[in-house]
Amino acid sequence: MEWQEAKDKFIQNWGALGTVWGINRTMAQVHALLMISPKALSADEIMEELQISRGNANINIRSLIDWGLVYKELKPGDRKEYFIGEKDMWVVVRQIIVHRKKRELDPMLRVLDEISNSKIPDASDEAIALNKTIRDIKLFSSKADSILDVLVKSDSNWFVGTFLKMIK
Amino acid sequence: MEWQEAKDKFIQNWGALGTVWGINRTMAQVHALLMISPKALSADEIMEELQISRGNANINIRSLIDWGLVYKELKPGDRKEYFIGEKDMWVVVRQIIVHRKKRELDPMLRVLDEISNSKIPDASDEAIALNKTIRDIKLFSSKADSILDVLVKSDSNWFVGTFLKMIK
DNA sequence: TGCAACTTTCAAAATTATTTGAAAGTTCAA
DNA sequence: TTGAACTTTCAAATAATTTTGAAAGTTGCA
Repeated sequence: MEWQEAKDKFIQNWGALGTVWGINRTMAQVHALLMISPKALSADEIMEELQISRGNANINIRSLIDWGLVYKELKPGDRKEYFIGEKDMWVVVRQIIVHRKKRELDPMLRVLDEISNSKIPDASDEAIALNKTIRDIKLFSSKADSILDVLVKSDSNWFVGTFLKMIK
Repeated sequence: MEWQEAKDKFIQNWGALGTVWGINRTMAQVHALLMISPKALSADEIMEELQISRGNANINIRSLIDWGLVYKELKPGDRKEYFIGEKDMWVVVRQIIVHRKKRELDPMLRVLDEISNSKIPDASDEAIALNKTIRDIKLFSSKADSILDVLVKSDSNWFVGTFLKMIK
């Protein structure tokens, strides 16, 4: 396989993976490109490489910075901005977890709290089932939450090492 | 809050959560409805409750059965099929993990294997960086994979109990 | 200040994903 | 067998998301 072919394949597939993860294709592709690029790239280089418009590049680069997966790099004597991708897989995954938790899990928990604070009376089988489901989800989520917190705060070696030892 | 309002809110929000999880809104809503329904519902009841078409209901019920989140229930002397939702949160989450892993992680790993088996020579900085990234992702994934396997095979109490003790 | 080099914005266009509903397919009791 | 009761399929319609590109905004140097 040619280097260029391998690179394209990697970028394409990372893009597809992004799609099912609720991250849009271009954002995932920009991320893939920067992850495998040893040097910082300018917006123009990214546009050229991925064949996307300036607006599209801009918006997705910005999201990636927001997610903590890409950093700006300024070169002295150059007004262009350059972008460098986070290379440490553990940090990448951790950032994705933090960001998605905030965006997805937290709003659901807020709704559950709102419902359960309003104390729907156990007046029918249906109401009992709803109340129970809500209790179960909250219980489960709070546990998942603690686990994610530890995960996020721990460093890669500690986590994987301890975990793998534990399950042996 | 009225029972009906709480129910709608729950279903709506579970649907929104589904969207960001790469599960379509209707599928997540059907799942929510069945999760909080103490009795099995027919396709017609689901259509009526969620205001969706027969085709849409059918396709999403089938996906849910496929994902192991909903079961068929046949009532003697009735030709209609009824559907009952998995109620155990741990099983729900476990099934989602298994299914998504198969659908998302595995294809990516196949591509990485394909690329790394073709042995791109370390002929340039770029090629070196790509090779390293691929190695890192594979390493990370194989660890994540073991962890997910344990998670999936373990039962809820064991996992959460042991984990929480460990991190104290 | 003025201007060139760059970045950001956003409405319209394009693309992608979902939903509908009617027709085809299946099943089973009589 | 037949036909009523039900389920499945799928092409077209609709809805949601993403992308474009041109115009507006910003920045810093001469």
